[in-house]
Amino acid sequence: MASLLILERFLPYRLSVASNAVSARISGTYRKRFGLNIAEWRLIAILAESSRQTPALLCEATQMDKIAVSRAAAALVERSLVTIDNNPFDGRSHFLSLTNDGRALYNEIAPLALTTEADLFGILTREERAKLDELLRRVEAAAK
Amino acid sequence: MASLLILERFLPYRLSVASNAVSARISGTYRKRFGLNIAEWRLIAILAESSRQTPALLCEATQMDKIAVSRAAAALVERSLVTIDNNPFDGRSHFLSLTNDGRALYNEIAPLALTTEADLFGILTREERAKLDELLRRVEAAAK
DNA sequence: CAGAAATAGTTGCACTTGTAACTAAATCTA
DNA sequence: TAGATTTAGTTACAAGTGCAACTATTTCTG
Repeated sequence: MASLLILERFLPYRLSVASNAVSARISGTYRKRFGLNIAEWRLIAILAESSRQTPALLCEATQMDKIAVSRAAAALVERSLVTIDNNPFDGRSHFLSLTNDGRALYNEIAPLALTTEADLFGILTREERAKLDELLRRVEAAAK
Repeated sequence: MASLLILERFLPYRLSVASNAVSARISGTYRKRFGLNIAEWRLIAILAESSRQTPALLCEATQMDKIAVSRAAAALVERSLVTIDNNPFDGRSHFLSLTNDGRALYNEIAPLALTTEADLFGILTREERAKLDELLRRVEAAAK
């Protein structure tokens, strides 16, 4: 019987393979040069955009679950890249912010991240990048 | 300092989030209904297309490393879904093939996989799906 | 306002995954 | 052709990840 399904043309497979290839490149750089994994990097990126976030808001912003956020935050606090302040509105929660060291690290990484993005996606035109972004958002929404 | 890098618009992030959302849906189905993880599923899919492959060829065809292939193959052999024959051309290697049970399982899963793909990607037009496939292949090539 | 239910975040434990070292066989080289 | 090098695949151990259970606090309900 001939297969109806060709792995090579199966979109979930193509998506996974492309994502893994990109992640491998990026996480390699972050880990080697800065000792960060992707979860830690995402937290730093969000806190650089808007500091003083609760873990729950970071879950939302990074699309990671609360365990991943909790562990990444603990590692960053341990390295004094992030500090904890208590949340006067809710004693179960707290606020996380970048320290000066954390911001300095971000200022080092961010340009490198943009360069890497340009390396990987610069082969697409501006319109193609916009289209890819749009298609990925729609697929993501359909998967939830 | 205002951020130059907005995580929300960072393509490696968008790609990873979309891929994770799709993989979560798919792997949930395979595991619950058939007890397969994604690596095992990929091996079955390739062996259904063209049986009698060596592990090295399966690495190439599935884009997985040799450890992942070795472990997935061991699990499938254990469940009698795959058999091993020796390779007369190279004593270090061997051939893997689907058993009748393996093919029967494939025949059950394949239609379901196509249905799931249609659920997730059916929100895109045919042209958009083709464009997504093309863009993903180009990005993947750039990342290697 | 007391007790029940829900929520925020963390931790323990089992399972998965990745890196490095290993075995066995083939190939290269002098 | 003996010895060194490379290659195919597996295994052992460490690190990462996810689920379930847990603590502490808040919110709901009668």
